[in-house]
Amino acid sequence: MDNLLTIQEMSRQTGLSSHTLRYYEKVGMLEGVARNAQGYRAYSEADVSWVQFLVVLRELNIPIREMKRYSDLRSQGPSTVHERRLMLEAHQSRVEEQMRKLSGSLEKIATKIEYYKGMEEVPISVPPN
Amino acid sequence: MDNLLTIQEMSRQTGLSSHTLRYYEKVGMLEGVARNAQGYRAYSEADVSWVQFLVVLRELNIPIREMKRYSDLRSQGPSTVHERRLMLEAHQSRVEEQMRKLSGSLEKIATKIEYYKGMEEVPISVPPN
DNA sequence: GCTTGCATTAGAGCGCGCTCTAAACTGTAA
DNA sequence: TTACAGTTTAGAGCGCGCTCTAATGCAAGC
Repeated sequence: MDNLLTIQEMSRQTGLSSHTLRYYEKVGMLEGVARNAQGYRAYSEADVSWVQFLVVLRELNIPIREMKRYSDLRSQGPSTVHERRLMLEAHQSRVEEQMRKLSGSLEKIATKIEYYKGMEEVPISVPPN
Repeated sequence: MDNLLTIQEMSRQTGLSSHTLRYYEKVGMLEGVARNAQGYRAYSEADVSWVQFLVVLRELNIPIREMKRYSDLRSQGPSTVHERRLMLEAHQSRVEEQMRKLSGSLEKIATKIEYYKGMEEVPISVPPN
């Protein structure tokens, strides 16, 4: 029921280093982590899923201060659910926009690659750059 | 035929600040920029399109040292076209992989948003985090 | 002659997200 | 008993990509 994890086990579960786990706690994104008799951190299953969610936010390039803001709202309980949803939707839009930009840039690169392929076949030509 | 640009005009054409333009030159990604009688930079049309290409690379989150490497190959002439193409293809793959990851993370966020919507309608529930 | 505006340089500074260090402590094994 | 492995903390350090500063110069307009 309460199989608690050491920081190393937590590191394995989340892919974050123990340094980073302590750092996330220090900046306030990870509150109420239990301690064992020796003062070592003892992470719960709830801690695991919360940190895994933080990792998703990080994968979306959401800045730490935004993750911290989200954490603070979460700590304030269910009354902040609406605001949390708005935050997630805002980030969703930003990432979608970012992906559109990436697609556009990828197309330009693809064009260049095709151009280079032509140059490799017929080595005399006028380069675009 | 040779309407050269001041650094400010170049800044407008590329979206990079004049500080950044000088920085790109300093790290070696922008060679052979002409100077006018007063020692001011005078950018050619070729410089413009090259920097615009660098901006595309930057939009793809390609590190400066890689852009520098690409610039060096370009300076060595057409014999490096094949290697340049391989670099671009490698970055292409990386960005595609990155976009797949973003898509996956976006889906998780979308799921969470739907969950929150349900919570906002019926305020008594068990939160996942 | 003086101010204004735009440019030059070398080099310092900054915000981000970690990442690492040093010193101290505890429990376990040899 | 002593070494080892794992943890703790505060705080320093780092790589990245700029971004800014200070001192200087030059050309044009008043």
